[in-house]
Amino acid sequence: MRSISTSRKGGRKHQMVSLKDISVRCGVSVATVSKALNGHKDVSEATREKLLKAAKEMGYFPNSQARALKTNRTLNLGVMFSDEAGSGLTHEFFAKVLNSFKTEAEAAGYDITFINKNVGRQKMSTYEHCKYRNVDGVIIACTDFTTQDVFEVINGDIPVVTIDHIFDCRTAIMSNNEKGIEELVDYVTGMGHKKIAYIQGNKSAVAERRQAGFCKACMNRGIDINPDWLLSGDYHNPERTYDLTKKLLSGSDRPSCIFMPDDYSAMGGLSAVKDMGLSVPGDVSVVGYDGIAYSQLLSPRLTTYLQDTTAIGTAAAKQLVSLIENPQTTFTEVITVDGQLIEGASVADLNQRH
Amino acid sequence: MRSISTSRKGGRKHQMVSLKDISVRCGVSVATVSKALNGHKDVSEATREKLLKAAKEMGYFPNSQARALKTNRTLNLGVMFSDEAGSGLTHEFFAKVLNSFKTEAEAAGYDITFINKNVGRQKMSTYEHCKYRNVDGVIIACTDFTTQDVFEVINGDIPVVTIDHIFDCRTAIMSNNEKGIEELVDYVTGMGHKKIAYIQGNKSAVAERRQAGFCKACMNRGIDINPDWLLSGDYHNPERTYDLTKKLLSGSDRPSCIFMPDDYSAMGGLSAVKDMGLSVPGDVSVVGYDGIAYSQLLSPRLTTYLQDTTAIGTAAAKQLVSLIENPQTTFTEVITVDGQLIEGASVADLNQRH
DNA sequence: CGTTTTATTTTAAACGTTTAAGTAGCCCTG
DNA sequence: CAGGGCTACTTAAACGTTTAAAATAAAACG
Repeated sequence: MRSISTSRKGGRKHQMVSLKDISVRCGVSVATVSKALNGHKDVSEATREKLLKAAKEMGYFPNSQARALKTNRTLNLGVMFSDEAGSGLTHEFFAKVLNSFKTEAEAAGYDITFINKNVGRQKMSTYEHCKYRNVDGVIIACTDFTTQDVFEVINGDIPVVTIDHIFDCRTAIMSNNEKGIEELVDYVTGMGHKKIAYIQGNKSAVAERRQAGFCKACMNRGIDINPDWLLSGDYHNPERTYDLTKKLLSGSDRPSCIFMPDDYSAMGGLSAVKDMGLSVPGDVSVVGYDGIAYSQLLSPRLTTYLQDTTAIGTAAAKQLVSLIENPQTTFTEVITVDGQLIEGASVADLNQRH
Repeated sequence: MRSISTSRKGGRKHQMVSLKDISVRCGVSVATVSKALNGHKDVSEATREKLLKAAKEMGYFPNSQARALKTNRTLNLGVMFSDEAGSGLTHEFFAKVLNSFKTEAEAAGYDITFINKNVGRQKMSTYEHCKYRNVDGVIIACTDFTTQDVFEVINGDIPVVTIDHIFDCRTAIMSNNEKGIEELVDYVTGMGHKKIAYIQGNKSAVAERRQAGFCKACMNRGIDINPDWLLSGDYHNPERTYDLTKKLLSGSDRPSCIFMPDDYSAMGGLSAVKDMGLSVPGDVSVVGYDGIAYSQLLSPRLTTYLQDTTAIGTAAAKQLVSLIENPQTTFTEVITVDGQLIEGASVADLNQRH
């Protein structure tokens, strides 16, 4: 453990007013001030008012470090982003979830800190970092839940909520991926499509659930799944999706509709269609997933499934805070959040064709 | 100040191993352990090794709160997002800047905390919050720099770096907006355009600089600016831009090229062009600003100006850390970061027309 | 008016660090 | 051999809180 530079004590930092300052000015003990400010009952109304007034006048604010040291609570939540593609905050789904998580957490009085793996230039695991910073809880939102780092946190003793992945004994918030895909399949088959291709995202719990939903819905609708049209691609990767789309469309037998891994990737798919001299939805229909803002600014507007990121983030924060503040809260809750199909104009109605 | 619930001391939290534990096990004083682990010179190699080994075996990690309490340094940086449109993290430019800021800050050993306005359910200003959390520095990145909250921080005694806005006596990282617009104007006029319209973004320092660049470049190129074609719109607002674009195109005299406030808004503009039965770039050319990922997935690919978000975020972090660690660092530095024109296919070459 | 109860305040210890100052022990050196 | 200068430690105080326990004052009771 190398030294951190602590030579200049305080340095430019202004001296904050402390409980002691107030106690001196008002002629009471520090303990009384603390209790008055924290609303304990064993302090008279008169002194409480005097102290509150003084605190306000002197611009007092508690020192979070000292408080945390004593109480072992920091009012801080850690955010763990595995960020494998380096997209991190740029990923609209995560950014939106995080945004509403943040809003809800703030309303409950918590701050958000990103948990990284080196602090003060020394390496530590994510879990160690959480311990170091003493976060009261952690939210895990990432694409790859199979890393050592994730396991450590999951097996640790800090309250945890995961997004879109279920661990035994941990609370999870799940976007309803099966239902989303099923609704899309229902919609598309309702429009008369039978030749449906599906480009999956990266291998992950989410991808599995979506595929399961896809197969189930096709089954129910009596649609045969052509194994050649079930491709494994990447999330958030327009280039890859571009290639796969071209591949799908270059065969002699063409699907009439393609499910893209997500809206962002779909843009690659759309380019591929166009580059092959075909049109959407005239020659081939396309559906996305996510319901990101851009998808509705395209022409044709993309038919997609809007994930309720606000509800997901909010639920995550609520659950996490609840785990922290009422330790008896059950650990294993799984909360499913439904989304909503957005009917764009990227799926042709084959029923009207003849 | 209402009470925070501190009833259960520690609660589920695991007890961390402390310097005391190590000192007991190794039969030395706490001070020696501290100094050994912090690399002070007045401890023998033998004991240092013994202590380091013990620390590792026992899974010791320093307690950041205790350390901060003593040293007045938290290794924590505050992020201030004014977030007026509520877009927050969803804003690609900010998300990208923040992402690289985060990466660089982490490399320097700092964590990132979002500064909000209520902690433990009590309201406080952003500045008060910074004091409460004792952040070592703050980065301000927002659209509106004229709020009370911003002023308070700027006038405070915490190291600050601002993004895209200059205050006296504070370090600022500026995306080179004049140059960006000038290059775009040069490019567009080079393609033979003389009838150029400009939809501005929200009133702000950035908008002013861009407009200045626009006017200057037009002047230099001998282009007359038609006041009717200088509209004030909003950043990040496709709907507004849609309306303004329609307005521009419905006059008898049409511009041959339109500068959009930003790429995201541009998508609204593109829709407007299309909805009027016109084509890009056949009937009217369009340029954006920002160089977001989506802009290059459109067809035609958008001609735009890529802001170097990585360099901006990195520079911000570097400067902030430098301000913190070397107090003698000059306060008033302004760092300008150039971007790069991206030639898409949304601007017609009028020179070839005849 | 002594005694118990209740309301209010203070004392003191603790949380886990850092660090100035003090204390040995030891080796030099004039 | 007194004194100075190292080296390798230890002591003790401090950072700003919280809180159990003790102390005091005030009130109530029989």
